[in-house]
Amino acid sequence: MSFEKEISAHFAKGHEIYLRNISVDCVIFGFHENELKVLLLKVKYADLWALPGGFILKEEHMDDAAQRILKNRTGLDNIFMQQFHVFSNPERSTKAINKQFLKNVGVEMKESWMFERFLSVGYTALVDFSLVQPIPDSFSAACEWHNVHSLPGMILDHRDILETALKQLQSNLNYHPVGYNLLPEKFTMPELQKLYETILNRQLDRRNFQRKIIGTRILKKLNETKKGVAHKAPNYYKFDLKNYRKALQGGLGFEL
Amino acid sequence: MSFEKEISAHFAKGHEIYLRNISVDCVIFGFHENELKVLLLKVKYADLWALPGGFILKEEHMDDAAQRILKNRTGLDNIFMQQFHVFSNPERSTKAINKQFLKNVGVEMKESWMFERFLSVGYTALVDFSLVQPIPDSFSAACEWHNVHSLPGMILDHRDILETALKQLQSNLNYHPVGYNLLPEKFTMPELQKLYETILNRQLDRRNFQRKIIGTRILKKLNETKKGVAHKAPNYYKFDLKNYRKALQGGLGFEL
DNA sequence: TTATCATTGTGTCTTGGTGACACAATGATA
DNA sequence: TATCATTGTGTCACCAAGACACAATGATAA
Repeated sequence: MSFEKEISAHFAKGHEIYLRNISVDCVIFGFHENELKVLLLKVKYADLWALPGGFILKEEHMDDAAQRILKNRTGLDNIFMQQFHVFSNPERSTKAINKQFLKNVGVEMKESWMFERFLSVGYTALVDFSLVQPIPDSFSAACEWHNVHSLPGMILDHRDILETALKQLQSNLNYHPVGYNLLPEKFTMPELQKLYETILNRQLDRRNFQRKIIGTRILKKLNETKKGVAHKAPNYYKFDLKNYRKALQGGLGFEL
Repeated sequence: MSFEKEISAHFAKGHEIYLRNISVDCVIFGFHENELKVLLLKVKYADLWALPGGFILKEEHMDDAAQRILKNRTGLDNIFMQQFHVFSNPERSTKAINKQFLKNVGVEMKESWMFERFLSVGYTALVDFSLVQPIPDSFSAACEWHNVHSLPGMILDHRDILETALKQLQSNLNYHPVGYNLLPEKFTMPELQKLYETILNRQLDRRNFQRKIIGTRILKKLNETKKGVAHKAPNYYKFDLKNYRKALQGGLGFEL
């Protein structure tokens, strides 16, 4: 199907397969070069970026819709995702945006379910940066990682959605396996610390961090040190998943 | 308008004023006689209870919809409410329930927006029990408080919604003014402690509780003791709202 | 009037977790 | 072989929280 036909069909007939007035937007976090990243789509015909989003099939669980969207943009399967907020401001109006988009594509249409008001449910996902193959959808010209602290212009309230996701990531830090999801299988103590520092947005004492983390018993020390680094080579660790999950029940105890 | 006409109009024309496929359900907590209560509606023609719920007007903020529902069931205005989860299981199907309900009312209808699938957004509210005037809606035969630990049979997944609300109430205890919302203006230390014990579902040491609470500076000691009680009369307190809000920023520090 | 008693109000002691900081070990680089 | 930034481990002081003792209160009963 050509690009225009696909868009046209979506605007004309989408309401036959999707629920109305509801969309899902995903805030997909990754960690790379000591920076927290988020996956964004560049909207066609505009210099604006958007969160990966989509709609809920008529008989689909909303969580499955989020998983489907994640898979389509990253190729990743079976990732823990979590809804965190519904954005329902009537002024967020996708109406103007969608009408403009359709005009840019060159399709004429007077009525469409896409011109109606949408509530959007925000989901977060934490993924291993190195495993992601960013894939744009048919509304987008590009799919790229952006540093969460230097974001481009974004459509609608997507900036808001992202900030809210960031806050809940911080406040849930002690109860979610952010390390397990955002780091590769084996990693060093400084890498883990950098991750926590980035999310908490403050410095941690290296020695106290190590003591605290070791005390939780969530790590297994591997018999292997990082190669090819200047100065003392740090040890590799991996997560002890059983203890990790147990520890998260009671919270890890990091304060903002 | 007669009861049947009202129902009939709602099923036939509701989609002209409300968003489709989305409903709002409210878990309204109160505290009375040392018990945590929740406000429920008895469904007409059935021995089942439901959370107060409703729909979102086409140009209405979802938060305003929740406030409107709360006001209609309790008479209360300007209460802090919070969305906590979207329930989206396709099997939660309001379809069967609504068809049956309409049949019971004695109205014939083949198609209705009310037969479609609904996602439901859960909201919590904490209210002063003594100020509430329970008012049933037109679908309901009664509106009453129930102890959260001895609930009657409930429709759909409303039991689930309530349990989820209870969990989030517990986990947000340190960051929300539950005391201010659930207690009358002036109250004694044992009353406040009972509230916390009820929500946390465990005993607290009386002396440590007092020390901790006093330490937060969220209370103002009044020059007045409770009258007509056996034994030593406890002092009355009220909240120092300014300090309360400040203290909640950093969390109160109660553990489950 | 006075003793009783359950409950409230206040203080002390101990312990465990955390922040601040010292020092030794490592291993590539000069 | 010396240098040096970084990692790994240990110590100390402090504070918050739990456990518990005891005095104060004021209605009730003797």
